[in-house]
Amino acid sequence: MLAPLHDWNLVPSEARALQSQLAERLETSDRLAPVSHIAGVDIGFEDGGETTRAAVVVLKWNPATAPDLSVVEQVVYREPTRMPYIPGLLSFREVPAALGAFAMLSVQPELVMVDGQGIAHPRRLGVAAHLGLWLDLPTIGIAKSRLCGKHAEVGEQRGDWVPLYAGAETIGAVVRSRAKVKPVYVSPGHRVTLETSLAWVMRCLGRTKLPEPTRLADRLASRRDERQS
DNA sequence: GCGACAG
DNA sequence: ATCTTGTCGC
Repeated sequence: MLAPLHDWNLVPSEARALQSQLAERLETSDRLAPVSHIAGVDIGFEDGGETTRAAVVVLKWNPATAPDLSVVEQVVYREPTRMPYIPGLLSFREVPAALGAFAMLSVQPELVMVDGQGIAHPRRLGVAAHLGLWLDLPTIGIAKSRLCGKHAEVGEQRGDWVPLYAGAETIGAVVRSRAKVKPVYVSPGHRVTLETSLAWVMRCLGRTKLPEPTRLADRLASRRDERQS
């Protein structure tokens, strides 16, 4: 791991101030190495919330078979839950565990998809953006619901999307990843543009609502998949 | 002051 | 997020 960016033990007011500072360090243009592996990250909870469980799944990117991607590695990391869920401060609850899981990987991905917002956040530092800074890797946020921003109705065809705005600023996109299903909220985290984020999400989309990396991580983080390997 | 509010 | 059964639909 690289040098620690900051302390995690902060009270809400300090955490919010830090988010604004860190958001200024996000790279908003593309800086990706050739993609051969994509990771999906998600966090779940056990013991009534006392234990935080981070799951990372690494998939081999194969344009010839996409969106069918093979799982190269998957890890689960557990640690005591640090703080409660507070809207806007999700990353302080989840990123530490995610870092623990990444430290267990033997295969390093060039791109990371996270369950949650990228810059589509009140201070432009959602969990995907925050994790990207710590890992110094390109990250994309794929959330199942909206945290902030406004948008028009999105079309009903799979692949339709509309911009997500915060005033005049475009902070993400609302994507109909699957017909007849609630749309997902895609926003860039670190080192990727919205256009590139959308392209990768679309490429990893099967017939399900979530792109493969996030879908598999979601399953591994949840206790639906008590399996570990 | 009154809502909204990722996971 | 998690607690939880059956049920509607491809």
